[in-house]
Amino acid sequence: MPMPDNFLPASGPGRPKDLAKRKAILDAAKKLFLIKGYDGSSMDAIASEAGVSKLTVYSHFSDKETLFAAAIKAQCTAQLPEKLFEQDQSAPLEEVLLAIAHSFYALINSRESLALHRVMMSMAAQNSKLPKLFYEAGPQRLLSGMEDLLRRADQTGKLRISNPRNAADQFFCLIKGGCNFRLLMGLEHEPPAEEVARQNVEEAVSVFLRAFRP
Amino acid sequence: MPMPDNFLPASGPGRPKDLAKRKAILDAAKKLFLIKGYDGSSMDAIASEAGVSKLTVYSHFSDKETLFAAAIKAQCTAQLPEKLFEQDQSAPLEEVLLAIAHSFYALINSRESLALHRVMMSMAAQNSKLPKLFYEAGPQRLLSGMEDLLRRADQTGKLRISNPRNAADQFFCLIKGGCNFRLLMGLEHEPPAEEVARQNVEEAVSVFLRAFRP
DNA sequence: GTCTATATAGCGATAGAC
DNA sequence: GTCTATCGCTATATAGAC
Repeated sequence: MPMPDNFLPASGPGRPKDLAKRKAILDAAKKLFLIKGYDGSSMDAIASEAGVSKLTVYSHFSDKETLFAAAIKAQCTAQLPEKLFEQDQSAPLEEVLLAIAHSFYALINSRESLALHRVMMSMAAQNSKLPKLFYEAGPQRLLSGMEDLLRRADQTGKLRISNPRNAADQFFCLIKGGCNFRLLMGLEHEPPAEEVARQNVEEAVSVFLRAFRP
Repeated sequence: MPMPDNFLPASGPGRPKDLAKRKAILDAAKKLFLIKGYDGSSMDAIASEAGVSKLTVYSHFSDKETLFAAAIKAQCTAQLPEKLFEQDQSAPLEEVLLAIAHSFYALINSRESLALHRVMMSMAAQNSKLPKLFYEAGPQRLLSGMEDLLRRADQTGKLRISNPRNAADQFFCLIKGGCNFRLLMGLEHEPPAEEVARQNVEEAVSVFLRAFRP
């Protein structure tokens, strides 16, 4: 019982093409929205960048806002570091904090993260729904993870921390440093070199430990 | 020898009207650009908000970019705190740092500052000329002022600071905290209440002092 | 010098051919 | 399911009346 009708529809409409184009559209949208912003990216430009027609874009995403939300969501999940708080148990505390700090520093100072933060902030002035989702999916999770880690460190006597939530906040702020702010402002065009990154992270962790060690 | 021609030109063209309208246009531009962003603010809306016609706007500012630059510059100078590092000599160090921290905290978490930072960051993705000017006129000055203060504190033995520039950076980052980030992201719609502001600032200064006191 | 009215261009979103 | 061509709208910037 053969089914010749479903074998390789040579050029006609089918599902496989669909997914490939959808991915191309999403990639183009991510790229343009992050670089040029929401208003600066036209549907024509996105379609052109994706190599499809504008109506193909509209067949996959009902309107510009929907496409923007999908692109941002895809970018967020692509950036999300799932396993940042996993090497906790055995290693000494300073090494754990340094490892987390290095990962966090590299993450937030990457081109993609800087662009994402800029777009989210510019959007927050008018509609903070997406920025809220972004914050809860990203920064807030890191904050909670660090809070738990610091609470355990306090309970085991490795640190003396009365307010773990605020301490976690202060930890990440110290790692961010003025460097991240200058990058967001476009003062430098490339993420910091390996050497200066290492020094910034080590100094920040050192400050944190001096403030919270018993 | 009277000069009747120059006495109160009743309704005709003259300079006084000029300046009042120019100020109205600049105020309207500042307001709209900060709230709705560059692309979100039309020349029509600015003219309407200022109570003048669009061509009057163009007679004062050659194009939209020029008006934007002028509005941002006016807003920057309006926000600049000139006397943040003046009460240094006599008071004890902790009080000086607390006073500076409170001023800085109130400044960066104000509606105007948040809006200005958002606009500057969104602009930095494409053209970082204005953000650079803003950074050098604002944040960089504060950083240098704090650097000097910390260097003096180190020389007089009140603090032990090997790298005053980085320490100044860390001081401001601690004061900023995650609170400023959440406000920029639109997670909260009002600047922090007096009580939580006071607690955040005091905790941050405390962390800084524990890390850098001899 | 200021206003009403308009030229020109680019945007988001859609209709109809294949 | 995809494309070319187009509608309707709004933006920046300008021309002509007063």
